[in-house]
Amino acid sequence: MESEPAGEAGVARVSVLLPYPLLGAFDYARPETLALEPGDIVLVPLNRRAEVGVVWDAPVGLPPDLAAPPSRPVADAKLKPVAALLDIPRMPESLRRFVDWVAGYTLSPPGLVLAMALRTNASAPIPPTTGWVRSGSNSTTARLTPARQRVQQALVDGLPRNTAELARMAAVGTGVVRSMAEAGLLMEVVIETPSAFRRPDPDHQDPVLSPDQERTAEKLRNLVHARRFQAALLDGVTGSGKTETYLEAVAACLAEGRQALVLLPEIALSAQWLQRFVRRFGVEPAVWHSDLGSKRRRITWRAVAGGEAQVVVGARSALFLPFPDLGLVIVDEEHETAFKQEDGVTYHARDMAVVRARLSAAPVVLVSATPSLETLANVESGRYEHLSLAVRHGGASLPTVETIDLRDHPPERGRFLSPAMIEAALDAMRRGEQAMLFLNRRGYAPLTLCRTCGHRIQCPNCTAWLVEHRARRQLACHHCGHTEAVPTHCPSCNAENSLTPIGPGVERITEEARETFPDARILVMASDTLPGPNAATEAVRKIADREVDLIIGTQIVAKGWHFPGLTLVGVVDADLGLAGGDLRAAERTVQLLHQVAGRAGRAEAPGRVLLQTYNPTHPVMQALIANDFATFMQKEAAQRRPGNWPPYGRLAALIVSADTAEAADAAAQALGRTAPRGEGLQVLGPAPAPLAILRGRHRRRLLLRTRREIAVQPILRSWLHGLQLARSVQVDVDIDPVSFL
DNA sequence: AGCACGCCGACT
DNA sequence: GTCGGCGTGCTC
Repeated sequence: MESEPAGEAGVARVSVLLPYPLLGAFDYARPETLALEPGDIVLVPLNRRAEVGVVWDAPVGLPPDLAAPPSRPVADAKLKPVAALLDIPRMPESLRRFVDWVAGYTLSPPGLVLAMALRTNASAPIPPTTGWVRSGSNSTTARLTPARQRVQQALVDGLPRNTAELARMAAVGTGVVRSMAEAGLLMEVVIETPSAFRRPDPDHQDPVLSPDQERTAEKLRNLVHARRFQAALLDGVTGSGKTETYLEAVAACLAEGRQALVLLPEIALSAQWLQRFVRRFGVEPAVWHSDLGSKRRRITWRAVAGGEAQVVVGARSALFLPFPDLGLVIVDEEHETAFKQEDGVTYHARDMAVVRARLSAAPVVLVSATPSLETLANVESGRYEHLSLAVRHGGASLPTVETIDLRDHPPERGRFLSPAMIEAALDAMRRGEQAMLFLNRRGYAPLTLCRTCGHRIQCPNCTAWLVEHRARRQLACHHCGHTEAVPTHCPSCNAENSLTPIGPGVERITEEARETFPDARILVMASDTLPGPNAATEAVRKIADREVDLIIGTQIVAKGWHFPGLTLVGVVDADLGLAGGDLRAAERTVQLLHQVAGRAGRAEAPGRVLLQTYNPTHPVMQALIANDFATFMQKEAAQRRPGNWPPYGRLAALIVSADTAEAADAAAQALGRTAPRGEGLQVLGPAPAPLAILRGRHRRRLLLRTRREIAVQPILRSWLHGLQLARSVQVDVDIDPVSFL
């Protein structure tokens, strides 16, 4: 509703969306001196403060399902004028429509979604980068100490340097630099913003592609050249060169002069991906993730808005960058659950990437060796194109996968590695190759039990056991962050020396490995032992340079790394992900274990994968042994189809949380009583959530399941509308839930 | 999200 | 008699 005159007074109104969880856009008076258009970023008064907002237009083309009910207009007399138009590129229409879409789909206030698109604090000025040069004036009376002379010497080439760098070069403290500046010996100059977003060169390196890859690359290029929306699945076994292939689509996009976005599930661990990009295009792409420094964020955001950043690689939040001309979206490892945002606005970045591409008239390519059932269903129905890479690149063969039946080959008492596993690891290391032990559980032991009274140590805030972290001498809750010292006496019966760790975590496997393989050089990779991307990069370098014989790790080791010397992967507990009544437990376990298995034998040496299990005949183990995911996924589909489970139906979760169990129960039962009824629609619950208490809040869950052609949003909207809830009660809506905790 | 308004406990 | 606790409600 831009600059639309309204009322007898003829006040020109503009609708402005503010990045706060207010309900909708607010109307402001447009001063005659300001010409405003949708997307303009403005300063408006709100509650006697000035706030940044975006001139909004009515949601165009939003399906009625997703549109919020209209709010009544505010009287002319209440309107305040727009204070200023900011000198920032206008927010493109495709992003505005995307914000509307995400808000409608997730049932979030549009302002909350807008906040994700403005999280850069885009309006703040970017402080200039400055550096020191020698002062032009020689007529200073300041003393020239040896330290000061070294500083001058470091600047003899006339290039400006920042304080830290200069101090390091001259081997002086930063205080010397500061005092020299005060004495007039140094002059501060503005350094031009480094050309961080140089144009990637599609011809930097001619890609070396196999015929299979080249055929697929050509199809991808055609998708890009068509300049319209199309979703495609690129599926190929690990090591088939999917990345090299889709980088050709990126090259085509560069040739079209449009921008490309590549989403990775964990951008912090993307060092090897960046290297490949640089090899292909000669420069680094713009990188976007949530813990970018604030200055870097602003520079990147503006470079995207201005079109200088042509390729962005990022985490899910990169979907909300203001691309003026997005021509390609890639979602790598599309099956990863890390793409699901669980707090604040809950959205699935893979699905929203498809929406983003459609609103930008661009193709989207979902990439995986083990595609999600959601994506496979879209291929089957013809909505998505299917491209596949069938062979491993460079002649490497697939690893062989075998199970170790723990009932027949049990580990020694108090141990977790079967003799067969130990022998295989020793074999690999004797040949000078590397071995990996995978266990997706941090810490020493997941449960501490009292042998005297059977007491299990629980988190005081959550329905969860505390996990022992022996190195830190702590028990920790992996859900709320609570920690306490490991007690010496049982908190229940006060028995001494009676507490026993039950079950393994990576720390405990490491302890066992140090005793079992005393000569092996061991490296542990877990999210808490590798703080930050640099540590991960360094760990990967050590592995690549053969400074390590045995790698022990959690999920983090599964992430697309390329370890040429690794030939044995041992999965300590292949059954781990299968417990619990999670809809996708089996699918996720196959995906994770296949990805871990893919780390083995990528160079000349063939790889071997061993799965320790009590369930060797389980379909998950059979699929991994036979390397046959198509059959496995068909069986999964057959199980989900009859009950309208996703992807053959729609699911939304309501999580009721309250300070007390009584309040939670009351609210959940009230929701149950007013639950919608109808053909093709079912409400399950309320039931206590698996994590019945989380961070001290009592939780209940309800599930709404509908046939695929029935949208859940309008049903939820009318269900929740006007529901009277106690103050302490909160109801969170999770559309397409991934986690069932 | 801020930030005020508002009605009940320990201080100068 | 005030300062201040954060519960509730509004912001065009």
